[in-house]
This record gives sequence, structure tokens and C-alpha cells, in this order.
Amino acid sequence: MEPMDYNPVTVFRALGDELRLAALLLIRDRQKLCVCELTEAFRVPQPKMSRHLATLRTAGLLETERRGQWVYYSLDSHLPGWLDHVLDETAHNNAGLIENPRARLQAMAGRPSVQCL
Amino acid sequence: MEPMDYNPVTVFRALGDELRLAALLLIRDRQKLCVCELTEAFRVPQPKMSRHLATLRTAGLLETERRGQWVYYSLDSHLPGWLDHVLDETAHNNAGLIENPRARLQAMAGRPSVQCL
DNA sequence: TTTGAATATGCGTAAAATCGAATATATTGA
DNA sequence: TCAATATATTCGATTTTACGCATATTCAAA
Repeated sequence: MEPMDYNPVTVFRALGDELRLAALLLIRDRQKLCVCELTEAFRVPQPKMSRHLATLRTAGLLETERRGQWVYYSLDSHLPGWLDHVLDETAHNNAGLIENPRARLQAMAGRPSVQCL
Repeated sequence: MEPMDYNPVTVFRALGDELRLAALLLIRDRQKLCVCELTEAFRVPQPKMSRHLATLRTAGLLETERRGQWVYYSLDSHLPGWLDHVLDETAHNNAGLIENPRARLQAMAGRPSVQCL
């Protein structure tokens, strides 16, 4: 949307937090997730999740799409290639970060994604 | 030296600072640099440079080698492949970060590297 | 138009990172 | 052994981040 500069410092600072990094990787793995799914997957208070997602979005890593009452987060579609590669490498070599949250997501009942997408 | 875990969060947090990221990329570009060269290249107080280098070393990104009164910093020789790729991508797409420091380094008189290496 | 669910934000506080200045440590050479 | 240079560390103050909690906002369904 707005002109994004992908300042590497801003990007790395955004990745330098366990919840933010894991959330980003889980979203990358699942393509699209709404806040309530992430809140449950990571067992954190909703405001906390929202705030960290905002940080990732502001850094240019995530974009959002509103569907009814839900807001879906996905990887920004204009990510420069080098950042895409960085996330690839990071994801492939740190799969453990999202193992548990991923399992909780699978086990989650009444997921909006299942119905809407 | 010590068993290093290369926790991606620790690594990204270390990269999430302009001086640290630029210093790391300059060291990567020049192979080996001592603290006084970096201090001059970035025009920062020596204690500040030392502290930031310590952060990078603690994160497992840099290793040190003492030569006489100088301490040389270089990329850690045991960097896992994925991190190597991450630094590659970052370096190639953010060359601007080290342009000026690199020029100042070239212009620096009496560099210990020139004599010792 | 009221209710409830999903999401975002404001605010005060706590924790963490950073800094400058001073000082400690290590090494060299006189 | 003493002086000088290079590097690391301590300390207190300041700034930045992150948090919990309350609340605002948005949308859907009744």
C-alpha cells in the first residue's frame, strides 16, 4: 500500500522476537491466518498478538485482508526476492519454531479459515 | 569455541541494529578487521564498537583472533549454511550500508591489517 | 438497533537495550 | 619496569520495547 523501503535493519529487528518470527513462519506455512487462529496457536492474549502482527506489517513483511469480522494476515505479496530467500532459508532450517503452534492450529475447532477460504 | 546454538531469534536481534549489521557486512566484505579499523570506518567511540562486536560474537556470527595488540574480527567459520545464505542475500541487496565506511577504511592511514596480514 | 465476536489501540508500568564516560586489562616496546 | 596503544568492561542515566489491562472500533446476526 504505502511506499515500503524494506530497510534491512527494520526487517531484522522485526524478526528478532520469538513470537513475531514464529508467527511469520506459521503464516508463511499456512498462507493465510486470522488473528484468532494465531492467538490460539500461540496461546497468547489477543492484544499482544495484534500488536506483534502490526509490527510485522509495518516492517513490510505482512499484508492484511479483511473478510467479514476476520482479518487475514499473509506474506506481503511485494516482498523483494532477497527477503523471500531469507525467509525460505530461515523457515527450512528452523521448522521447530512452529511445530507446536502448527499442531494446535490443526486441533483448533471451528476455524474460520476452513469455512471461508 | 563454546557450543553455539544459532538461535534465529538471537541472530536476527543482533542484525537488527544499523551499526551491527553494517559492521558485520563490512567484516564479511573485508574478511578480517580489527576494532580500531572498524571504529574509524564507522566514526564511533571505541567502547561502543567493542560492545556491538561483542553482541555479534555472542550471537555466534563473529569470531575473534588476537594478533599482538590487535583483535581481529571475522565471520564465524562454523556458520551454518542457511545463515551464510542469509548474509549473502543481505549483503548483495544492501551494499549501500557499507559504502561510506568502506571508503573511509580505504583512506585510513597506517592500517594494522596492511602490515600484519 | 442492540448484542456479541473479532480486532485494534491507548495508557501506565516494567523490562531491556543503548549510551557516554571512566576505568580495567592486555600487549608491545623502550 | 614503565609508558603507550588497543581492546574490553563497569556504571548510572536515558531511551526504547514490551506488557497487561481496559477500551475503542468494526462487522454480523438477530
